[in-house]
Amino acid sequence: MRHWHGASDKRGYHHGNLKEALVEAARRFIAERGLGGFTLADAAKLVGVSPAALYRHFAGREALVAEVAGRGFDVLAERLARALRGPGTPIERFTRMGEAYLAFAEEEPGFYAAMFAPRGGEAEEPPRGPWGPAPGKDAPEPGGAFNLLVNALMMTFPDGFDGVDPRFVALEVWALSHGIATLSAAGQLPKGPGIPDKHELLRAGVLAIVHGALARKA
Amino acid sequence: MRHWHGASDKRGYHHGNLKEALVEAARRFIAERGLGGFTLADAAKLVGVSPAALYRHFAGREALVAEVAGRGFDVLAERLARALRGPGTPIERFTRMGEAYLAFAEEEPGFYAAMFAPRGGEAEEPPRGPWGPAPGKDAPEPGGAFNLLVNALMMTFPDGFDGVDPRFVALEVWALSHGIATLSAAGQLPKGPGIPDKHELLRAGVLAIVHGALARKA
DNA sequence: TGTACATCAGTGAACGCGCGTTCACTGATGTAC
DNA sequence: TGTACATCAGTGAACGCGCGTTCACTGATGTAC
Repeated sequence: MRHWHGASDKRGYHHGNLKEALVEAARRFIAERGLGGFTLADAAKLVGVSPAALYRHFAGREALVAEVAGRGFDVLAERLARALRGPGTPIERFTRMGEAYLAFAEEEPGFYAAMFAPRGGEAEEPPRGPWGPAPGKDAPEPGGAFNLLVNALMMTFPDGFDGVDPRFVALEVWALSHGIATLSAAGQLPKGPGIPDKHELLRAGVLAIVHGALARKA
Repeated sequence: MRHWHGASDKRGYHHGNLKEALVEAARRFIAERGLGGFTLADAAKLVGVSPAALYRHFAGREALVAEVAGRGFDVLAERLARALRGPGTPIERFTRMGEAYLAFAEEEPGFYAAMFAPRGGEAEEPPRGPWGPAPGKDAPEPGGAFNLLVNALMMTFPDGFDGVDPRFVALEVWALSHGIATLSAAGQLPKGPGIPDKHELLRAGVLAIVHGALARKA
């Protein structure tokens, strides 16, 4: 009989859900203090466990952060999929997807920081990304967030983009979304009355990109 | 008589150029190891100075990083200005400005990381940014990189953007540039034959944004 | 149903390390007289 | 021109701390018989 209880049930010698609890704690600390300010000791203390217990589930700090990033990509893909599945015209749903992206970056800074942390310097193995496990390869994962975006674009504009590869358009849209989200997170997006907020910025930008791609025939 | 010698002249008890040398060392280490991997001890050792000497010129680690970021904004503004000043039609010069931005982000990852580091979490005083010293206020600095971009847009498209505020267009362009640069730095831009590189991505995106803003009348 | 046992998740103490920062000091520099 | 002095940039040793990781261990769990 499988022993199972929720994440908040910490009674007893065995935690039972430690891996999940540690990922969750790491996400919260990264959100609060940034990726550099996150420590294993804090995560272990929050969960109510000895620091050494972590090593039953992760090879080390880097592995835990990588796990957080992986979960982040899963959650992002799910949220984008949900936004896309809802009611409305294709363009309404597509717009809502953009909102969902910005909302994810804002509400889940822990995930977002782990997912898009700059690579340390020397070339390590390529990180997991929105494109699936092997970035740059021919066919990205079907469930990946990037493919969701490509599919949404094709659904929203069934006539295509006048010969422009939808993946190219999707990449533009993604880069703009990421740029807006990170500038906002860095506190470097001007705010104030009369100044458009990030959602307006994204909506107008995406429209322009799509429009621009459509107008290529000129 | 003013005592002065170059940065590489470390002979003698007094360094003479220590502040500049420390900023330079910090920039290099941040570029190599990331913002989190940069330590004061390393910077001091590289410069050939006791770790305590640093405190004659900076309040601490944070102040040094802030200085690096500030220098970065200056250098960026200067490079953009140079790209804009060169020969060619306005649109050629504007395009070259985009290239210069991506080149800066790629060649100066130390500056770039310091400049756009995500805010730790709790709201501190607003960081210096491309908009000048007081982001969100009415009139950004004349020399700021953002204003350079706005001016370049107005120069390139003297007829305006059909009522759209040039600053709005500039913000879109900046966000896209930043998104492409950071995705590229994170190793999350797909690469390979047949896949457009970041310069092509930026050029097409900027064209689309400008075109989209122009086509607003529709 | 009861007991012995293998498994392995978690303990807790300890480690070596390197960090940012401090402190009283030293000695080179430029200036006042 | 020479000397005494104030200034202050840099020394070097030390600090307390908290980090990631290790190790031999312990005890709860589920299973074999």
